Amino acid sequence: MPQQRRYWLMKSEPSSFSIDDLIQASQQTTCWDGVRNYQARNFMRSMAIGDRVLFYHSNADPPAVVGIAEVVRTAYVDSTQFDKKDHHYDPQSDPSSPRWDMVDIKYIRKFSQPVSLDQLRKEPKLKGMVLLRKGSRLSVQPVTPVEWEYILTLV
DNA sequence: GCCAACGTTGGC
DNA sequence: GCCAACGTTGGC
Repeated sequence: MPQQRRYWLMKSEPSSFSIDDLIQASQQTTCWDGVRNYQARNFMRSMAIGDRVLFYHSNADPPAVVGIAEVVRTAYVDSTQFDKKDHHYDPQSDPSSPRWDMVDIKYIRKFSQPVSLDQLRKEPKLKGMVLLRKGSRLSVQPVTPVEWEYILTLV
């Protein structure tokens, strides 16, 4: 039986990497480096090729889901953890067993209208979303199929 | 720029 | 193993 496609949400600050940057990237694909949170990393490790991703702009005006991408490469070592000059350098990561992974995602779609955080909060059906939980800061998080379908009806 | 919420670190 | 201190996230 084929693996069921799964759904995720990934946050990015548009001032550092926006959905437009993804559109302009070579092959419209980017590696998702810089994740330094174990829970987020573990979610990335469980991603499969073909999984779908809501692209979310955090620290934006307004914060919003702005489009869709798909996973095109499963988890592999994030080399920035060993780069002393990189902002995400992690001196505690042992090269013989690297701590941090990344995945590659590819652009699929940009919404004509972003679906704002405010709008998401107003939807009773989305009450359980990880994104909407108080204090939730996870930059990589799962989205249920029901949430996914419903969000697409809001676009 | 503020600050609440959270994760991590390190002294004990 | 506890927990205070610290750094970060991210909405406002």
